[in-house]
Amino acid sequence: MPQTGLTIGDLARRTGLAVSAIRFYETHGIVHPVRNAGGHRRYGAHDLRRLSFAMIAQKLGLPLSDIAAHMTGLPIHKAPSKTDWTRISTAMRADLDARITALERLRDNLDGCIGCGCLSLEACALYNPDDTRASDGTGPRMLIDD
Amino acid sequence: MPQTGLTIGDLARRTGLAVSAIRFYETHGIVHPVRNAGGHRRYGAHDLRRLSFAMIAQKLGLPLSDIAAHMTGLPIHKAPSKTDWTRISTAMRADLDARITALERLRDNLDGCIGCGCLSLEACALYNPDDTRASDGTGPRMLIDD
DNA sequence: GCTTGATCTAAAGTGAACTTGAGAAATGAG
DNA sequence: CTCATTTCTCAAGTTCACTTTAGATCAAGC
Repeated sequence: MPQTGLTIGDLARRTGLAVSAIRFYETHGIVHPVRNAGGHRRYGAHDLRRLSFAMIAQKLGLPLSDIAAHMTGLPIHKAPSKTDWTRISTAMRADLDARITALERLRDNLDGCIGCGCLSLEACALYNPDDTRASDGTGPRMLIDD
Repeated sequence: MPQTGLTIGDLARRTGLAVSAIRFYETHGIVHPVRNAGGHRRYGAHDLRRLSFAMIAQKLGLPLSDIAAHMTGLPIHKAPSKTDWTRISTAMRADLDARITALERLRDNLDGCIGCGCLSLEACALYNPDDTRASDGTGPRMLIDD
């Protein structure tokens, strides 16, 4: 067997990540390559899956530390079980739903703004809080809190 | 008239931002306070609105530079016109729609994953690309590209 | 075997978005 | 007027997520 597993370059090409980024992710426990005789990293398909997962979770706004935390339950050197994925994707699904809801709420409020022009400061749910509701200490975050 | 306008502390309380953050935003052209006799910043309601706008846009993932760019069309020391808000909120609306669509696509693919367990690598649209479609260089980003 | 290209390590650099710190001056309730 | 609080400036520090650099070693096609 001339070569076992994927090189870091292979992984970079397949994921679209920079080689340096993959090494960086390793320091955060996202991937766990083994080393060949010459000291080069060798990856398996599970690492590809872990990187894909990390990239997606990042797009959702999760910091690397959180992503790594989600991953700590996963087996390191073999493919995760169906139960593993179910647990993680269920959590992710909840996160996605929350984000979608928040964005829709924002959009709907914004739609009202387009109509009202946000000048009267009377009917605009998106910009009103900071003027007419200032006393209760809620700024725009009453709309955008997670 | 003992005091005209809001102090930076008032603004901080109303927006929930740190005083230092508001000063920082000033260097990026998000707010444009005037100075009183003692050199202290004084803000108007329009600054509150601009900060609210900035906070919301940031939650949407826009960098400060983009937000500031959106703002350059707005009048600095008076309330923006209806046309101003319409232009900006229309652009924002498009951005929101795009983000909502991307997240929904992600969620729907993830739903498939919950069922399939992502182990067969055959039917999973979310994790499959990196394995069976590796040759075309598309990693997970085919799903998550903006 | 040689040479080109990939990979190695460790440390330093980058950019975004703020925060912290220090010392001084302004504000405002009593 | 006094004094605690707030604000001022501005340089430096912080965190996150990486990238860049340098010099050395490894892998692989001819």
